[in-house]
Amino acid sequence: MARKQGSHSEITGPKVQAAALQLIAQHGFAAVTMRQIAAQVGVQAGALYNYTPDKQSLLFELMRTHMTDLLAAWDSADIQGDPFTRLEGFTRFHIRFHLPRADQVFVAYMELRNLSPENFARIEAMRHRYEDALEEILRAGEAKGVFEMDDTRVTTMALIGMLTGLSHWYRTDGRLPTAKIEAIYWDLVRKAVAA
Amino acid sequence: MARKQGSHSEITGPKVQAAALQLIAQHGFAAVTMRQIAAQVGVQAGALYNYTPDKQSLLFELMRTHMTDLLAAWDSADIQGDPFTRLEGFTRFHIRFHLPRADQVFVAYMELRNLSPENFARIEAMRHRYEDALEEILRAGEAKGVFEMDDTRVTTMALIGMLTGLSHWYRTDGRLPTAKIEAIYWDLVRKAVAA
DNA sequence: TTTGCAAATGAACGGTTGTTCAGTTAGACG
DNA sequence: CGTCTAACTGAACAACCGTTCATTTGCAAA
Repeated sequence: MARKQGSHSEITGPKVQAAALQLIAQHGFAAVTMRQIAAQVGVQAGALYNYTPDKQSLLFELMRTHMTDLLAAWDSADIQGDPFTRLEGFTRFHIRFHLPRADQVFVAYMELRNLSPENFARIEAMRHRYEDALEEILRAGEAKGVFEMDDTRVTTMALIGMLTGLSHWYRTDGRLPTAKIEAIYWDLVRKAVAA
Repeated sequence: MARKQGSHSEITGPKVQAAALQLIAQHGFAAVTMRQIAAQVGVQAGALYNYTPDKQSLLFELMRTHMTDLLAAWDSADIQGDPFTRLEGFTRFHIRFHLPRADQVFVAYMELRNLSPENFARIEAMRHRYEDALEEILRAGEAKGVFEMDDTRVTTMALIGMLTGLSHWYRTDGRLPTAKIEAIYWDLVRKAVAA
């Protein structure tokens, strides 16, 4: 048997990505086998190699896609205005983008050590660009006197850590809707850097 | 060859834990082999089974030890006083305890999914006790009117996330000493929940 | 209807995994 | 000095790993 009815490259390809993402988020990259991914797609293990040169590239593509999506979404969000408004924009954007992508966040932050050095560097560079977007807002606010903090870079990392940590415990079926979470976190961020 | 000079159970045992901790933090639980751990200890793979019934138990013991140490250290820190003072105490305690334990933090937060369900529940319960310590301080401060926040539980998780995220990027050989980091983070925490 | 080829099979590859265990060794004890 | 035993070796086990590839399949174009 081969090529079942209606089965095409444009269908199986995304299925492979989706299956890999879900399984890696659940069990970790090293713990997931190519045969598990294939089974979830409904295909034999060998067929996966029509869509990825190897397992490592599969992981890298997941992370690269996530970071590319993040940077593209941030760019097209086009947050403008005074630093205070932009900080609120960043905070709400971050939460809105990350909360519905729990699996991607998990993989992107937990599996960095399973990347080859050059792939690691490429992902890290993209993450850095995102961090710099926040840092720039904070510096602009400091310059205008609307924000006040001890160390801008450390504060950047602290705020990103707080926002990203949210993805690790928040459940979409939980007590609080996204909008409420947004409000709570924006309140914390706003006060933390207030002049 | 067997039982080299001065080699005893009380020496090899901790060596196994230390090697497992370091390797798992670096590569992840599933990616580390028993033979790698054994090599780092300076022993054959079979000898590890004098110190752990299996690989899974080795991971669990690392996490259990970390959480037990954390709770014991918190209890004996005996932070007292008004809520404001206790919040500062918690913040500084958390940073002081976690910063020198980067490997433990990494493993304890990243490898939860590699635990069996019952082992996961035991670790989660201990983590919950620690979170509750912070939540209690925040509630006490709210009752006295010195703290003000939208949702106490979410704020608890947000602050813990911010503090824990620190361990993921801070390097002891970096630009800032622990004391300075403590001051920066305490500043952020204090302002974030200020009335 | 025939042909061409993308897509998938399924078996096979060498290597590695966690774990077991009979046998070896070295230090402690009488 | 001989005996005992905790500690360790080294080889073996079946199972499973990522990856390859000759072969088969079924859709699309001619």
